[in-house]
Amino acid sequence: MTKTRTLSDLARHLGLSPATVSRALAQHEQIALKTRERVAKAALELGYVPNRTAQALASGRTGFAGFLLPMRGRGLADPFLGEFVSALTEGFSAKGVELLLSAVPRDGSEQRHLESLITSGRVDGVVVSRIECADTRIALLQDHGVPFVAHGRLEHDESGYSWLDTDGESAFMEAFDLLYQAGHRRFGLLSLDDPLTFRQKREAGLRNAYAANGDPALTLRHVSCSRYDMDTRAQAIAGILSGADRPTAVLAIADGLALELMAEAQKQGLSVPDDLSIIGFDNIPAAAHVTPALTTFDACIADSATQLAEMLLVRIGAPNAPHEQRLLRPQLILRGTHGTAPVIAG
Amino acid sequence: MTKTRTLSDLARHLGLSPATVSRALAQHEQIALKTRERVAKAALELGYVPNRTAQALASGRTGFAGFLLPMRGRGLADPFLGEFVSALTEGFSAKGVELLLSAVPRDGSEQRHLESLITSGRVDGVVVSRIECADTRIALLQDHGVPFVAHGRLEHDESGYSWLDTDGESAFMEAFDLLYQAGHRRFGLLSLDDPLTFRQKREAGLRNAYAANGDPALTLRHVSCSRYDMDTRAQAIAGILSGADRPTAVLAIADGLALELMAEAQKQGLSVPDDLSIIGFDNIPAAAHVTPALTTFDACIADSATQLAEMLLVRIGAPNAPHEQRLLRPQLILRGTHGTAPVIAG
DNA sequence: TATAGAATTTAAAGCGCTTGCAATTTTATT
DNA sequence: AATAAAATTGCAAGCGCTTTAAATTCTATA
Repeated sequence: MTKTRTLSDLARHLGLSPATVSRALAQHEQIALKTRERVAKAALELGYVPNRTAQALASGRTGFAGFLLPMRGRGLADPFLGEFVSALTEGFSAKGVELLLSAVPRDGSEQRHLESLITSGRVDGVVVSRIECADTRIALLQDHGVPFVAHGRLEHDESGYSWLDTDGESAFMEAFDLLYQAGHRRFGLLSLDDPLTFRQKREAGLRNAYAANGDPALTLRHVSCSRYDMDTRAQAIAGILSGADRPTAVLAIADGLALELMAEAQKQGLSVPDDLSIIGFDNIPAAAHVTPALTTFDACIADSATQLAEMLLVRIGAPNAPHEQRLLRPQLILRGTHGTAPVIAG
Repeated sequence: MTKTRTLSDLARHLGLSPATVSRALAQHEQIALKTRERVAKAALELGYVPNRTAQALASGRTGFAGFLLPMRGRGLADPFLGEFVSALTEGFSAKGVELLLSAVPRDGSEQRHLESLITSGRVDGVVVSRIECADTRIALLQDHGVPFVAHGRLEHDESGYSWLDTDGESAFMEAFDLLYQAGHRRFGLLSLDDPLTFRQKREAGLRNAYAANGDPALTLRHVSCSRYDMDTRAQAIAGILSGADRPTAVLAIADGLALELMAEAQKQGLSVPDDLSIIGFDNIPAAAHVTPALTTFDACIADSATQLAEMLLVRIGAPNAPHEQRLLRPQLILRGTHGTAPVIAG
């Protein structure tokens, strides 16, 4: 049980005032270099480590960045959470900032929870993720004047705050074009009734590409389901696959759906990609292990997290710096679930 | 930009002393119930939220639990990190404790990093994971008298600290028995030259079961490789599969290896499980998606994390309480990679 | 050898809260 | 109505550090 030493202990030991020692350890130019060295040496010898809580209280800087973790039922964990949190933590560590994970219950207290996190002075800044089309958290954070960055963006307001997002719109346009070039005309969109903005953006991408193309032979069957309700998912998938005029190419808004669609299609005796092309989004780990492996977009989570950390550090350091918006172009991973359109009557 | 209110503001507003308000908010019995209610109401109205940094400094309790995240190269992320961290965070949240993630560089400064984390007073306790056979961190934490729990245990010392581990020893005994019952006599053990104790425990499990069995026809081919070096892994796998007397059943110390082994075996024209049975450990997500799906042990990470959080909270609340050790029995998930022994000449 | 100016150090006031102990107010008792 | 005992509340001293403004010590110049 080692005794903890305080700054005063160290100061007394050195015959200096606490003020000088504090400054010396912080490498203030005004302290003679010789003194700084002397202090550093003594600190090392005595095993002095500054109390971060006291530093935080005195300086107003906690050295923590907050991240809100929505509590989910067991097993519904985000497959990228580890990678994301890991990259965030590493990104912050360069500047000595650490990541504070706060569990937020899904009981409607999300807003209050966030507010208490920022007003309680636990963190210097926050990264908010899973931004919804009309997310009220953005305004809350703006009102409080807390440095923050958003992973994702509002549907209509893209300025006045810093955000980073993956460009799902371009991605889905790209996917459409790829499939169109491969001869597909009957398209399906398997989506979620999810308030998150990414859904809206991806859908818009396909819609826009579709509209811009103008081929009169084009057909688009759009179905949605709930992320958490297996029944609605099964129903949506059935909807996509029903009828002789079913789509020959389906864009799924998320890999999970794509995988379920593929499983059901195969169960019905359809060949993927010969009868049905599928392109997903996110590149979840399982996508590479199914047969055939899923063609999908890589969401580059780690890269996003690293950049988000960097962006937040900038905001913390310069709260009045202009806001920054970054759109990351997800990479299309060509694997085995896309192909040329089947030759069909009609 | 809402102005933050302090305890004194609230006290002044109420015509009370800060001391009383502080106690009232903490629900001290000595404060009249009527006063407590009055204070609570005013706090709500004024939007007062206590400054946690100040609380921490004054009370000596930060409300944070630390977790050290080893920095890994890109793509080497622990597939269970998200689940683990998520469950930890939730487990702590019941008592208002939050999780602090600290990135530790893999440059030999691990020990120093941990020491600074605990001496800097940032956390009330720590959970250390990936315990090695002779892990020096345990002694360090004991010396400092910091509340902590270990995920995993030392090879030889299992008392004097609180730990939770999965019972890899029993698991591998169980796997051996299952395969022996299925007629297998030529066993393989595909292991890692990893200092983590779990490796040692799992190996011991197989060794013990093997020794206890005593069947003279039994054979055991044991090869090891490095977790991070693809070449040694390929070499180890080649070693397992070489010769006419190659094992008919292999226990892999981790699913990643099991999957690589299976891929190589299939490439060589062997059928899994007809020619070769494979049992892994961990039940990583990919294990369910390969063909055939991998028979493996579920490491029940979320459950471990929940229990670890609970254990640490106990230690923080009662640092002198007796230490607690928990051994979780991993569940064998029977899937498609195990079967009866092939009929072989010899 | 003074002395202005630069270089270095320090005193002291917090940061916003908790808590031991003392002071005050209430209530109960005679 | 006086007083002891119980119930409430408040004073003041920290927790360990940072930081402003002021004091002190040096250095160079005249």
